[in-house]
Amino acid sequence: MQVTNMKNATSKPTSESARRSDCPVANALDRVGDKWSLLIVRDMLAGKTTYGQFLESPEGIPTNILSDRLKRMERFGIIKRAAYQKRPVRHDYSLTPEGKQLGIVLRELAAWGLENIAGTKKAILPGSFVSKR
Amino acid sequence: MQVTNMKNATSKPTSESARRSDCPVANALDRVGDKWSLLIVRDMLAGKTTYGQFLESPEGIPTNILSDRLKRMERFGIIKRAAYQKRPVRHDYSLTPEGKQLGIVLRELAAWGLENIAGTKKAILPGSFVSKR
DNA sequence: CCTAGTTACTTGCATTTTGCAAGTTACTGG
DNA sequence: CCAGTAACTTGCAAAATGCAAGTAACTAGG
Repeated sequence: MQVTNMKNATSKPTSESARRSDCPVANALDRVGDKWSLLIVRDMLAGKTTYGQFLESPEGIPTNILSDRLKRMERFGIIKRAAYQKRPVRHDYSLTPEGKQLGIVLRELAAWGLENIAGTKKAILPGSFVSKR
Repeated sequence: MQVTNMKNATSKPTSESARRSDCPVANALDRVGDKWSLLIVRDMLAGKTTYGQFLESPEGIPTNILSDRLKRMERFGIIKRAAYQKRPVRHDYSLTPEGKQLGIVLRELAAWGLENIAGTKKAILPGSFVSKR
């Protein structure tokens, strides 16, 4: 009768459920306004689906943060977690329709960075990801 | 011989100058990937220019964070600070061309929030700000 | 001159988040 | 049984956030 001791580790970033205002920008930032969430979405848009693959990205996300963000984004309906095999049960993550819509934001953010921050290169991703402008 | 004791208060968010990768998204997030920076940019796009006006926004940004973000974004060349009167010298803030380009990102982020987060309303801003989709 | 008011910040903490390193769990393969 | 792997969790120390109160530089009024 395994009780899977699920204490919370880093599970409460941006104080859940306390809406700062009804502004769509503020609310969007309360969901993905941090240094890591959108990088995970970027990786998923680039085709990555597993915990291990996210860890391989050059930015080096800490494991506890990755674990926390995956749970948070799942709660927010941005991503979906599902077992892709049992007998070692393994899960993978995928973007929900809502999550996929963040692609537009990502594309613009990437275009902005590419244009305004010296030394940035699109590489890494499949290529088609960043718009030219 | 006033030495204006300018100790640093909260002046070092996202560890300055340590590039996480050369990805434009990661670099953009190191500049504006937090809960407040883009809200200030939103306010500036909506016409606000002074410290006091930023404080009036419904999200209630803490004064030390506002002060810090204004300095940070100025260092990054996203905004510009200038005296608009002397004898009580007063400054105001405005977006640089780079900062204005964030408008596109903001517009998409707002559109995403409006479409995917229940209870968000465009209001607050001049209106023309959020795209319809 | 003295007092109140205003704008724009700075400072001091207490509380949260981060980030790093080291476990832990559940299996598989040999 | 032992090594190996994927996916996490846990323990902290360090850094960022948020709140309340204090300060600097003036102006306006009495």
